[in-house]
Amino acid sequence: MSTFYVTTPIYYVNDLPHIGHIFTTVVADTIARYRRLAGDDVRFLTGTDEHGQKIERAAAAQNVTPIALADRVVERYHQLWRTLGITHDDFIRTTEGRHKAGVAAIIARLEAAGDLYVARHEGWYCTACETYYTEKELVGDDKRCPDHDTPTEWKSEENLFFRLSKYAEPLLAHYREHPEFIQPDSRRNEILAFVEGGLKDLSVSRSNVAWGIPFPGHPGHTVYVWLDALSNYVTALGFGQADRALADRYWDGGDVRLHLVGNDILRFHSVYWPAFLLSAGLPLPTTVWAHGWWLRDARKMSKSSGNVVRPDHLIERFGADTLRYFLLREMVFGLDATFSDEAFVERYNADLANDLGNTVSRLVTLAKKNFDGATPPRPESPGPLAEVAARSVAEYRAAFDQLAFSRGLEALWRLLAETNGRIVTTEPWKLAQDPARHGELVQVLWDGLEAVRIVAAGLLPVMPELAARVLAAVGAPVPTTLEHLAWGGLPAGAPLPEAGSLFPRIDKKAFLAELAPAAGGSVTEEAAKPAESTAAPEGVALITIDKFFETRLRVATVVEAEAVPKSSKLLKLQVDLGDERRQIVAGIAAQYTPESLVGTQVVIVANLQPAKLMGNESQGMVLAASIDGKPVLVRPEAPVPNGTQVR
RNA sequence: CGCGGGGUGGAGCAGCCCGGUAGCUCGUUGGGCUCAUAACCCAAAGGUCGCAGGUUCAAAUCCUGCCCCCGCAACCA
Repeated sequence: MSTFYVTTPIYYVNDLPHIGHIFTTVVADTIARYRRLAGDDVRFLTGTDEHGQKIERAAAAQNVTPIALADRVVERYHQLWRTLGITHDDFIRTTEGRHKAGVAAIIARLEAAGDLYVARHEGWYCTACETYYTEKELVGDDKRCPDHDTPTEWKSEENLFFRLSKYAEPLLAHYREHPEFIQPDSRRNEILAFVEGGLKDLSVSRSNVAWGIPFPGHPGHTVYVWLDALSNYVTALGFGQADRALADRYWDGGDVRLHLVGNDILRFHSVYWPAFLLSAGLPLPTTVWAHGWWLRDARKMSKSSGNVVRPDHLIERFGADTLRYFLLREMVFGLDATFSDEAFVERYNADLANDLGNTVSRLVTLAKKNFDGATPPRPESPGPLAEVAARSVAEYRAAFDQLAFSRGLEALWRLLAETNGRIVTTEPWKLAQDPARHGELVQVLWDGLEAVRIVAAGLLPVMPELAARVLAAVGAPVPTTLEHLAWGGLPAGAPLPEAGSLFPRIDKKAFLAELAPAAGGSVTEEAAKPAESTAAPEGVALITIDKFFETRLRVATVVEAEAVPKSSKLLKLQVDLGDERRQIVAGIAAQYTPESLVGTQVVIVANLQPAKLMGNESQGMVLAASIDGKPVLVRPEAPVPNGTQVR
């Protein structure tokens, strides 16, 4: 028996779970269930990442301790995984003692390998990202963080460094020897190019982050969050602890060690993590599998862009299994996919209601009517569907072995289509009226039910609950191994229960209308951001008229306009203020061409501190209304002399 | 030369790694069936597979160049 270790990333507890977390976890669960049916000795791990300054601050802002905050979010994850039927064997939290002990043990190994050293680390530091930036990465004269747009601080600290540079060559060698190490290939190439460019040593301690694992032997330092977090994959197995039976079984001596990750954290998993493992003298994962993004309106779904799908209502209304099916069917291996309520309904109606549900329904009705409420007797020989089924199952297995779920599901659906075709061509409702053709009737119905049984068995890893209900509906037991995908498993004369409608059709219009009031359906525009709502958007403070007049607004005519090279948003304008000329750089290139602006009047802020944008000095700012980030220029309603004040 | 993804019938997408009749879902049209969840089955219309070269007996698929779209990053003062 092979061992099969599959992990999700551990999720950072500053965010509530959304579709991205759900997807990765559902995929992992489907793999785990599938491998168990295939007879593997499976271990499935998920968990949470709980250290770091972000958590510390979020907790402070809410006036709770970091661990209390983490506890709260962790509870949400537990609930959600329960709802979704996730069958993880373990859930690790980086704040647990076993994890901390494991991390210490790993650090001891790195130390013993001579891969840690102390050095001074200086630079512009953003506390929000816990990262140093180079001068040229920073924004504006006050050196703000490119991510957060908040000021960075000059920091100089003694840090521990890991000799990552030493591992560039060994890593490259490993990538080349094991093409399957990073999947899919497009991602592999990306990492290959990155490492070929050389690796710099990595700072692995922080002296200003209290909420973390104390760095052994270096008081005042805590372990860098990624070294902390990545280690979970082995600490959860008992590495560095008294009982390391699991680690021996699934890691050191394991056959498959699969990490599922999103593209955004692939580098950590395919470069840093294996480097740590090499240094520690531990085996590397066999595969790091990076899946694509769920997009909404062609934008990556993330908290910061504020369009997060939290499909709670879909789960409530249609159950977890339906969502699981949708996620696995809709996304193609390694590529991005789009999430929409409309696609969800269409997929559900077409695949589950029309194809699967309806097929079950028609077969069961026919069988009940003609065989005393039970499955037909077993025909003497397999009918034509048997061969189709064998082909479908082979494709399904090949696809699932490669984690190509959408392809595997398609293969099952081909069998369903074929089954429906058989029903129409053989017309069992007519056969039933002719006692002489009873044998044919037996064949058609038994074959049809058997085909459905096989489809349902194949669906077990994807929709455990609903697949089991389909199996019950056709009078079949729930299979315990993939062997049961072979033709012939349907019991003869088994009573058929009153199943009802397993997959009632959704009225699309009504459904979408029902969602509409919920502002954007499954998209939560501003997802619950516990700590970060700093400024109260309600009630903008009133200012005095004097205060307003501190802003000098004046009308100017654009005399020259040109695009800023290499910039997609910026236009460089020369404007005439009557008494002077100014250069203004404006972020309106997406909406306005330079030609359309020359000779027209705009309103500018005349007493704004100059700034340089992409190397161009801007001496003012053009006023524009902003809708969805798209500017619409504010202009005088009739021509006025240049320099006229606006008030 | 910042990084990456994509351009395939009306819409959304597979296929591309491992060249050889271009497939799926939805939609449209016509027909069939009435066992079934207004479902199911058959047929038809609809594609220069972004463009141009190249390799090959053969290219959606491999190579080269170009165009366009989209994320991320850099800029929206």
